[in-house]
Amino acid sequence: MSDLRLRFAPSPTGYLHIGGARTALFNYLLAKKERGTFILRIEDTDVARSTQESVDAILQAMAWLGLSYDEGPYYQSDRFDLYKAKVQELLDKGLAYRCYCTQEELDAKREAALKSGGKPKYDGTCRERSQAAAPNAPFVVRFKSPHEGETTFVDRIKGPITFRNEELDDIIIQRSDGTPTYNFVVVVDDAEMGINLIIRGDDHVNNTPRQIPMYTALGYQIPEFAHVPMILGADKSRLSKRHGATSVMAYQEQGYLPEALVNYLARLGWSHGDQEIFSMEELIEKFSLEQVGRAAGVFNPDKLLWLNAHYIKTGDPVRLASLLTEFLAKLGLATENGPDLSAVVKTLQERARTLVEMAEGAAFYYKSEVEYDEDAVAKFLTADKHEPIAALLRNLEACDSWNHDGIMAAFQKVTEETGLKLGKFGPAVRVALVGGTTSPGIHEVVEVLGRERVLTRLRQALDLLR
RNA sequence: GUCCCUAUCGUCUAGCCCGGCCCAGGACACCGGCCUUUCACGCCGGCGACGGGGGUUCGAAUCCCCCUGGGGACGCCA
Repeated sequence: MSDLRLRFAPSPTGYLHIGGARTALFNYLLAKKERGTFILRIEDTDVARSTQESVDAILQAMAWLGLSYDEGPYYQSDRFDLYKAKVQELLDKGLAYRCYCTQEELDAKREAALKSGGKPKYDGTCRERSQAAAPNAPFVVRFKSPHEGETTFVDRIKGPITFRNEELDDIIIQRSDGTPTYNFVVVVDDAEMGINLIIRGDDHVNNTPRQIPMYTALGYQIPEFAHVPMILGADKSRLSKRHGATSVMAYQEQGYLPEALVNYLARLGWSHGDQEIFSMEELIEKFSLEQVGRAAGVFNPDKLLWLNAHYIKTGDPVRLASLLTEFLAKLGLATENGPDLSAVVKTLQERARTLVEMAEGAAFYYKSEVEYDEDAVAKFLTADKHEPIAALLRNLEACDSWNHDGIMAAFQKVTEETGLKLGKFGPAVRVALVGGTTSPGIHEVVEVLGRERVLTRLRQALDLLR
């Protein structure tokens, strides 16, 4: 166990999205690799927007991805007493002050600043004010940011980053309703929880120079920072719903495997030479901040799909079968009275890219009635196929070893008896058994579909041809 | 607008720190071929990039500067 302490700190105002998942993954991987501690903290100081549903959704998504944490989840809403005390401490030290400016005044100042071409920061009106305008006037508490000199930190991904302190304004650390704000509680909690490396999204780079003085003001040690680049949509704007699914669990519903998403997310912005395929174990072994890229990356659904196809192709059929059941159920199909599902999976692994596609491909095995595709029937299940199908039926009825060799022999016999090669009558058999023109190999279909169902469907096809 | 970050194929990236092995390698996608009873898988091949301009150097994708492009932040959200 090393003393490395990392955290993922989502805000429960929605589901876990792709970007958050990657941040969580990087934290998880480094914690595992360095045998440190991975902490989950729920940042729910915005009581109005935080919901239990979101918390549950985030927890569920992390569990699905396999991102387990060593401590937590801690809830900031449970820690308001601590924050209150810390605000008071700053007030007592003269490092924070009450601000009585109203929302309207602030809006006006912001607008004016923006109009005059400057940064819309707070002008410090109340910084030197000694007392309230009115005895019971509502106030917020602001932190006295340094206004001179510069603040520099060495980002573990981006290198040294320097801000001039005159860019900073006095940010609000406690709202007029008494609740604390993000930039303050994140410092208190990261320090109190002993976090020594903060891996978070790029969008927080600008918050870092505002947070560093607070660590100092509260007598905390400043942690290290590593800001991972954003994930963009195809149009290079920040990834959002209009780019398609951004929720981790939406991918589960679309038939993606968690290892595919994990692999994809890891490779988006991180690399290990030319290697593309990584198991979670391998990621833990090989991950390092040094190999994380510095530029934002575009989310590429095609590559995710390719990875998913890879993991379906190489996955354990029994496991895939158990995952597939749910997707078959969505199609209204039950597997109890049909062929063995893992045998079915084996016939589909190379031709399905998602579990949704696999379920669709497996449907014909489980439908009680063959659903004939009209065009396929018209084209392939023609009267001249009566003879070879009848021959196949006879040979399969007589087949006493229902396995690959036995079935091959039955087909071979049809060719001998009718002089027709497989290419001539195979498509007709496929339509008879499947209903359409695409399916796994015809011999496999016969074997896996099973004797009774095959014979029944062949007889039904013969009836159709009469 | 101001500040911060960033820049290799359409996309993800290797190479950049420690200049020559790079007329730039891999992957996805795309195109062509092979395999094949279907659909796929697989295999082989192709297309395709160092944003621009200045330096430094015998030599720059690699070092420096400027420009441009892209992203982010600027909230009593996180």
